[in-house]
Amino acid sequence: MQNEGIKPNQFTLSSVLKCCSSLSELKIGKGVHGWILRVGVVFDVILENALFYFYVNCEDFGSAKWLFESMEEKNSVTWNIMIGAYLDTGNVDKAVDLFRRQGLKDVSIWNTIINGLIRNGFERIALKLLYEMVKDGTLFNEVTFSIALVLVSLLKDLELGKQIHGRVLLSGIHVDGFLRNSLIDMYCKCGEMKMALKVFEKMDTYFGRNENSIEEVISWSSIISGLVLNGEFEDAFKTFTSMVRKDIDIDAFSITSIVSACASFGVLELGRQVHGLVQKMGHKLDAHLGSSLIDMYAKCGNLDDAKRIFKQTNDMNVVLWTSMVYSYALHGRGREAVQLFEFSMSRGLLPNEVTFIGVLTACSHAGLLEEGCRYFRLMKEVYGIKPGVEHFTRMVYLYGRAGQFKEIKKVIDEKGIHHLRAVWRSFLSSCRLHRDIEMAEWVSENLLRCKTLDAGPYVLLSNIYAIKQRWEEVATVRGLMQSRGVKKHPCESWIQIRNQVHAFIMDDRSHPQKKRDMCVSI
DNA sequence: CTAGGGTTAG
Repeated sequence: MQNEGIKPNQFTLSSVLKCCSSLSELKIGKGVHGWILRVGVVFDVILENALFYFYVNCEDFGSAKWLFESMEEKNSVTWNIMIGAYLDTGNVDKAVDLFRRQGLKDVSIWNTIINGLIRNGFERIALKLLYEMVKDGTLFNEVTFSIALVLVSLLKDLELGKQIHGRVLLSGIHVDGFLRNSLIDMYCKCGEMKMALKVFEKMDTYFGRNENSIEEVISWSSIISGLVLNGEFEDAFKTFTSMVRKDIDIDAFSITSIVSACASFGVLELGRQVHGLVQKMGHKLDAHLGSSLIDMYAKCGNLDDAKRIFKQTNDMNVVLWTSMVYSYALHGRGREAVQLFEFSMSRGLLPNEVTFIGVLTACSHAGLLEEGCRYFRLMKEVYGIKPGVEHFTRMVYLYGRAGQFKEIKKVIDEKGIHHLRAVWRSFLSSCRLHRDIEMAEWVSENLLRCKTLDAGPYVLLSNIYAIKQRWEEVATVRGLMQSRGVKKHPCESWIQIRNQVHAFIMDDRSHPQKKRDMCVSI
């Protein structure tokens, strides 16, 4: 057009600028801007908004600001872009202020502010605004519903999710791919796989098979990740198999989830096959895929392959490095884990709370008491990370291995963590290590106070009482077990379950009866 | 012209 001297209209130019925005093509867009000025196309508010959005999206805030201030006519879209820009750059206060000063609020502005609050971690405020929007009488559109469902997932509020699903149906809005995927994801993250599958299975009503639209592919990967998230591994494998059979795109999202399922289930052979698939399909070994593969190999007992994957990646990504540190820890290679951690810090990698779980696990498995204590302090004092249950259990085990029970009691008192079952469980395993029955008795009593439903400590304690012939206390513990509904599970061997799954994967024409019989409780 | 969907380490 430029070469042929054709003068484009505003509509064409807005579309071109939209392209530049989504591709983040700052140079090309600027060229278009210059061209508009040279050719003398009249700016209307729509074209100026497109240009404004383009500069915001390409993070050229100087030009954006200049344009915004020079705009004579501004409409609600202009303000919407402005509020969105503040939210994207973490200027939440300014965005809320601007939002409050808007006279007539249309549905898009509500969507922008609520979504922006969610993305900046202000979920509760976002929820308040959602209620305010209802009170205000602004009708939800399909975008509002999508955003609301993301919020529900984060809050894990299934009841609210069901209410919103009901409102979607009542509203008469067409459930498109976007909305369907938001519903699926919400039900998955709230642990309601039955409903997630119900929504998922309605998909064929809207899409033909093998269409491989992006919506369809996302529905499949959402369902897979949901099954993995909820520990329904064999169903995840089954779904993955039917994806292959139906020729649905297997993208990096589904692969990553299924690799993580292999890790949790310890099925090395399938893990290897999926790894082969990754190579065959030419997926890039990014942080997501890399860390899931490292984790899978390590958890399947194959540290060498985990290391090999780690070497193939060349990314200073904290999740990637953490999974390698944790893999060393898992294999009792404390020194190497610590060395890798030290090296990553020297390269400027910022560790997070999970990284420290890995490092503390490494120290506790290798008996590196001094180092563990140092890292625990480093975490709090230098990185400002508040220790959580996972950190405390490692610290307790670290002291416990060294036999420093007094130190453990001190930590529990100082931090006020008597209510954490995991902490007492960790303490208890140290007692077992040192064969300290007296201490085990005391710890078990504390664990029982936390109303744990694990049979272990009840049985242990009643056995200790039995040895001491304190029959009344034996009866008390047994009574407690009954009243709390604690059940002793007959032990099912890991290997046995694994072999069943393995047989099932290798032969996907296995009898349906067999699938149903497969035991899930581990 | 603006606002919306799925993945990794614990």
